[in-house]
Amino acid sequence: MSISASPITVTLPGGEKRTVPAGTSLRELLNGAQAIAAKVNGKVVDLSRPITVDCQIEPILPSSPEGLEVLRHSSAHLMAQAVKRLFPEVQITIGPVIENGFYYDFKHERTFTPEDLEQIEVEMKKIVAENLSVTREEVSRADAVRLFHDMGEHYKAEIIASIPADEGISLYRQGEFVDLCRGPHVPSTGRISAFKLTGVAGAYWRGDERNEMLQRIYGTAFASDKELRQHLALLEEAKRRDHRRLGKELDLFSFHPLAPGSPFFHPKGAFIYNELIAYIRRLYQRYGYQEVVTPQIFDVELWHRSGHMENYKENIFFTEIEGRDFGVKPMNCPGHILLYSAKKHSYRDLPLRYADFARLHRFERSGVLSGLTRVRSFAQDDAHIFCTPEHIEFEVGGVLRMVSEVYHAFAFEEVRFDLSTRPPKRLGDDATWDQAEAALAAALTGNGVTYRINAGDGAFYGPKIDIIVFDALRRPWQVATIQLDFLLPERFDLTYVSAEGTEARTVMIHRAVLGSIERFLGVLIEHCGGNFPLWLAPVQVKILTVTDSQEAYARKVHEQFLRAGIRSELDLRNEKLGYKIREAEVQKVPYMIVIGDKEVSTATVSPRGRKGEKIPPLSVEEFMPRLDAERVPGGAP
RNA sequence: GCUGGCGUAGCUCAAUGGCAGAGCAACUGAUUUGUAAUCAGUAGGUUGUAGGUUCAACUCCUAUCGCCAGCUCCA
Repeated sequence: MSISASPITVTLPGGEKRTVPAGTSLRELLNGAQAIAAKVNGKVVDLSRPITVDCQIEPILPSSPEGLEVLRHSSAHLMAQAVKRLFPEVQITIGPVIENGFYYDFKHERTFTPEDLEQIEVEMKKIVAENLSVTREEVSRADAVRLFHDMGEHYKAEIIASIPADEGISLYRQGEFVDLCRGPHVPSTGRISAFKLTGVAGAYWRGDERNEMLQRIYGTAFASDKELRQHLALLEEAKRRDHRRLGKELDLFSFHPLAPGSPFFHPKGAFIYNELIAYIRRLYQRYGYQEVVTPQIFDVELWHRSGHMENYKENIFFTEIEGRDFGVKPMNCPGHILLYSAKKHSYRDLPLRYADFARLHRFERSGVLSGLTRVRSFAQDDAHIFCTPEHIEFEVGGVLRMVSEVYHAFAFEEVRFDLSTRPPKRLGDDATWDQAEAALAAALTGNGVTYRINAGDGAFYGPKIDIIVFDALRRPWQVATIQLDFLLPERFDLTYVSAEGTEARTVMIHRAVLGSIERFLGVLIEHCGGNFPLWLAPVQVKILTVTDSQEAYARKVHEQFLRAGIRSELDLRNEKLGYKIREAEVQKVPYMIVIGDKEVSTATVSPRGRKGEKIPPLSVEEFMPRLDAERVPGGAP
């Protein structure tokens, strides 16, 4: 179709069709709208883009997901322009949009300071006030390289060289600033207003640690100041809920420099830790698991046979004794395999579901350790299902049902399923992987689960289903996992005797529901902000007396709670009630039980919830049903 | 592991080359108190560790350990 002035038909957002001359710009067609870009036949483009063929168009508003992306991408350019104005010697590299914001990497001799960031923000505001129009131009590869080379932007020239030959090269200009970019962008810098630079960090050129280190500045941008403020408030809330901070404040766990990445659980933290395990144990009975206890340290021979020496060596702690090399287990699977091989199995025995809460150790590079979410020493609610190929779909379905029960009990509203496929570094042949991936996909579909494909992210021995939960602040966490494995059974020659009396290859399913207990606890702390549901709260009720004279009665009530299985604590100290309440409040105790002369004389208690709710005086017997309803997993909040 | 920042009392933080301090917590005493902090006093330190510079180091330098933000890795 030629680009003449022949009329073309444009379908507007309302469905209205208009006939306009070819070459009409989107800006004219979407006049008056607050659009910062537009979608033409589903593709996001600049407003200045002329229309040359019949199409359907719709405006992109700054607050839409696509609009935010454009806005943030343009903010990255805005920041780069400000940086170039303030530090002309800096070279620009790349500046993409990321979740919740953007960044731009610069080559700079020194690091940027917080004061630099403030200055850059001020300069950005100036450029916004200048309202420079942002224009796109397409250039030849040679011209682009020459342009950036002449400007001394060698990284940009290098990027052009890596763009596929069949792809056009476009530049975006705003005032004196020009950047290589695919776009699209806002029509002018004045359209960006709500932004904030949030941090600075080192980053490798092209993300490769062998390359030189660049300076990365992070920022975020929103359609309005209000949304920006809300986002910053969310970050503040996340800081308040940080499990490392709450872990210290609530006396749950700590770390010591002599055992980096290895948490010490204090009595209250250990209580919750053990309660999580106890909960899973109770479910195991119903879901048909058998718990086993297996060794911690194995001759490296085992890790050679399992393939861990080939694929996981850099994460294993090794030790040598009597001239023999041992590896501390980073996973339970090889141990469970030895256990399975201890006797001959019939198809009638299967499926066998071996559960193990053993401590695992994985060496993690010092720079990656973080609170409870990335540790070197941890336990999982791990289990391995040994079954026949026919069992796979049912077994995976069973795990999916358990996952859904557990996450419901912890009030995680949203759960996502990812099917992670073969990674580059793996054992086994492609045919086996094809089979395993297809089996997992069938199990998901067969159980009515919708999922996404996460290509290349499987374990080295098999594909897996990763289960991602979203916490109260809508942050994603990978917790549960289901991994299908045809390879370790092969390597260890795991068999069962089939109904036909022949030896058949066993199938293994690796699965964890909470995943690492440490990590899960960290996530849970942040999810509930330290306000544990009653069944997990280390102290469920705290009895607060108004004066000494209620001591005897308070002790009696305390006994009553203890006998009913309620975790009760007494605060008989000679302090004002307000002081005791504040302390219990700070410790996030679910119920404070106030006892004064009134309560003694009427044989009642006055409970107070940790959110401040007052419950009128009632007897312990009358209060108990409320506690009972709440102290079961998934019970009333 | 890499880049940068940080490391002072149990916790949160002061002290920029010249006497290591505050609030909270702890302990002692007074106060007998009604829904988020009563008052007074006492004690608490090899300033992460090891070296160095200096008349003098929390402060400057080197190394090292740990933590934090990222990167890379991992899941």
